[in-house]
Amino acid sequence: MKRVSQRDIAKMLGVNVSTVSRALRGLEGVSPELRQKIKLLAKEQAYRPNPFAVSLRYDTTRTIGVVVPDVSFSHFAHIVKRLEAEAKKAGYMCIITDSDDKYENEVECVEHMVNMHVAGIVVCLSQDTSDYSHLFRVREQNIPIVLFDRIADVNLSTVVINDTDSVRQVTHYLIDSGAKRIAFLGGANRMKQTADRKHGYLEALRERRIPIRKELVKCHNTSFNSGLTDTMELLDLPNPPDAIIAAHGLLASAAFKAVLSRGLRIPEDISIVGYMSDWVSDITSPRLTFVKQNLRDIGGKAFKLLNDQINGDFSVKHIVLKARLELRETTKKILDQEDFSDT
Amino acid sequence: MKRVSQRDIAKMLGVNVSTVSRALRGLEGVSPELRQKIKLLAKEQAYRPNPFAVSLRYDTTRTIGVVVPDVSFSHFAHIVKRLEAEAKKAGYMCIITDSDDKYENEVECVEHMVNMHVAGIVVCLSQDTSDYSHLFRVREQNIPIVLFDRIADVNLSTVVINDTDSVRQVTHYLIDSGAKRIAFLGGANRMKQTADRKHGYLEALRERRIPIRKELVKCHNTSFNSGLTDTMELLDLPNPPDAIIAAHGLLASAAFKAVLSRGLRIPEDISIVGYMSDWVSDITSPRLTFVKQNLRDIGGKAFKLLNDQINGDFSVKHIVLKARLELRETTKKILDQEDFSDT
DNA sequence: TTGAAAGCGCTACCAG
DNA sequence: CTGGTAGCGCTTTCAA
Repeated sequence: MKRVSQRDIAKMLGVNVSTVSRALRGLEGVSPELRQKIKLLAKEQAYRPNPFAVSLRYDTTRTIGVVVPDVSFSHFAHIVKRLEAEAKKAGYMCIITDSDDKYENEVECVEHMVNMHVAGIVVCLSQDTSDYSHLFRVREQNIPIVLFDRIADVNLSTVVINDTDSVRQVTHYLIDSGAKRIAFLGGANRMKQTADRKHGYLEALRERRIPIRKELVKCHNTSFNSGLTDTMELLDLPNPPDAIIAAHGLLASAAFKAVLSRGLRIPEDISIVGYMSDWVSDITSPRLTFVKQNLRDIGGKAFKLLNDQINGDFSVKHIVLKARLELRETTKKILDQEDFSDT
Repeated sequence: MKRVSQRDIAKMLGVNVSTVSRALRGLEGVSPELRQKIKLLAKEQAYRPNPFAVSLRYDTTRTIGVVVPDVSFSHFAHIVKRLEAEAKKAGYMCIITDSDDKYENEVECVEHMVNMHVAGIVVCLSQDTSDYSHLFRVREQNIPIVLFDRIADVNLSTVVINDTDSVRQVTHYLIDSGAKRIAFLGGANRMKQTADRKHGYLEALRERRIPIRKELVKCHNTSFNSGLTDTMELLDLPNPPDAIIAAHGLLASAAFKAVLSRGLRIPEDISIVGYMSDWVSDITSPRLTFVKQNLRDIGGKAFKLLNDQINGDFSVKHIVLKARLELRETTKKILDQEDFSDT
C-alpha cells in the first residue's frame, strides 16, 4: 500500500517526471491534452505531494510554530484557536508547544521550532523570561517571529491589548464609584504585562491624588493559589481594601472566591474587577465585572503579522488591541456614569 | 547565514559525509579520535540534522497529529496539554488542529495529517461524526490512530471515562438523596458519549423502578446556549425536575445559571450535577457537584496507546478511566451515605 | 513541448 | 576504519 509519487505517475503514462511536476503545478510547457491526462491519473491514484521532498528543496515548511505558557489555560487556548484557524486558511499547519510557563522550556521549544525549519514562530513569553537572546537568535536566522500577549521591550513585532490604559480606566471607574482603598493583584514583577498594568493603576491613583499604599499591591504569580493567598492577606490588613483589581486570568476567580469565603458582600463591601474570559463572568454570581479582551483577535493579528514577515515584509510592527471594561455585578454603579463604550 | 550540513562538516575536516553521519549517530566504524573531532566541530558549528532529509529517507516524521473539536474548550485543552507533554518527552512534536466540531472539517484535518506523513493520529470526534470511513482509511495506510473522549463503536484503540457507569452512580446518588424527578441534559443523540451516559441514567432509573419521563430528557447540543434553553424548558414544565444531570462540560454551567435566574434555591429546590473541570466548580457558589475526570490522564493514555502502535503493537486496546462523583454543594446530603471514593 | 540530469541533506550499502 | 555512491520525491535548468 505505497503512496504514489510523481515518478509512478510518469511511468504509468510513459512520460518524464519533470513533465508530471509541471503539469500538476500548472506551469507552462505541457500540452493541454497531456496535462489533462496527468491530472486525471493523479486524482485517480490519489497522488499527494510528499511534503518532505518539497521542504527539502525549498528549505521551508508550510508549518508555523506556536509557543504558549499553558495551552490548557482558556485564555491562551482561545488565542491559539483563532491563530490555528487563520494559519490553516493560509495553508499552514501549527505545531503547538507548551512551555509550562518556564524559561528553560521556552528556550527549548523555540529551538526545536528552529530545528524543524518552521516558516515562522509565534511566542507568548513565560512568566520567568527575562533573557531574550533565544528570540534574537531566531531573528538572526531570518526566521519570522511575533510575540503576543506577554511580550517584552524588544525590537520584534508584537500584539497586545492596551494594558496600561485599560487598568487606568478600571481604576478611574472604581474611584468614581466610591472606592477609597483599591488593591492591585498582578503576576510576577518582571513581566512587562504586569508592570504595564500596574503602571496604569499607579498612574490613575496619581491623577486622582490618591496616596499609593504599598500593602495594597500584590504581584507574585498568576496562579489561582497565589491569588487566593494574596487576597486573604489583603483582607487581613487592619485596613482592608474596598476594591480589588485582579490583573490576570485566574486571579479574579481566586479573589472572588477568597472574598466570598470571608462572608463579605460583593460589591457592597468590596468590588472586584478581573481580566478573564467572559464566560467565566457568566457563571459566577454575582457576575464578575471584567476587562473584555478580544482573544480571537489577538490570535488573528498575531498570525497576520507573522504572515507579513513570511511574505517578506520584515518591518517591526506593534499592534495594540483595545480592551474594554464590561460592567457586571461585582462593581457599584456610579451616578454620573461615564460612557466607556467608545473610550 | 546558512545552516551547516553534514557535508559542510565533512569538507572542513577533509573526510566523507558518510563518516560524519556515522560519527554523529554513534554508529560503529569510526575511530574514537575522529569521532571526537567530528562531534566537537558539529557542536561548534551548531549542526542540526535537517528533519526533512531524515523524513524523506525514512518516510516518517517525529510528529503526531491531534484533532480536537475545540481547542479553546478547557476540557480538550487539558487533555491536549498532557498529550503534548508526553509526546515531547518521547521526542515527538504535535500538530494540533481544531475541527470546530464539524464532520467535514474533521475529515479534512485527518487527511491533512495523513498528507503530512505524521507518525500517528489522535482524534476526538466531532459532534456530527457518524461516518467513520476517514478513520478506516488511516488504518488501512498503516498509520497508527487512537480515539479519545468522544469515540465510536469501531475497531480502533480508544480512551474514555466510564461514561455509562459514572452517570449510573450519579443517578443513584440523586435518588438516594431524595430526588423524585431527575432530568438528563446531554449532547447530540448520535454521539456515543451522550448515548452511553443517557444509558446509565435510564439504567439507574430502571434499577430503582422509577418511571422514565421523556420530557425530562433533553439531548440536543453540548453548547452553553443549548443548555440554557433546555433547562428553561425543563423548569417550565408543569411538573419540573428536582434534580438535573448535565452530562457535558458547558451544560452544567448553563443549567446552573438558568436555575439561579429563576430564583430557585440549589440544592433545596433543585440539585445539579455536572461533568466539568473542577476549577469551574471552585468558582460557582454554591460549588457544583460534579463527576471528576482525570483529563490529563486521558491525554497521557492516548499518547501511550499511540506510541505502542508506532512501536509495532497494532493490537486494538480500549482504556476506560474511572471518573468519580465529587460531592460539593449543589446536591443534598444523604444520611446513609455510600462511599464513592473507591467505586 | 518534452526529456535528462543535477541537487536539496541524509542514510545505507558496498568497496577498499 | 573510511570513502564512494545511489536514492528518498521533488524542482529546476538546460538540451533536444
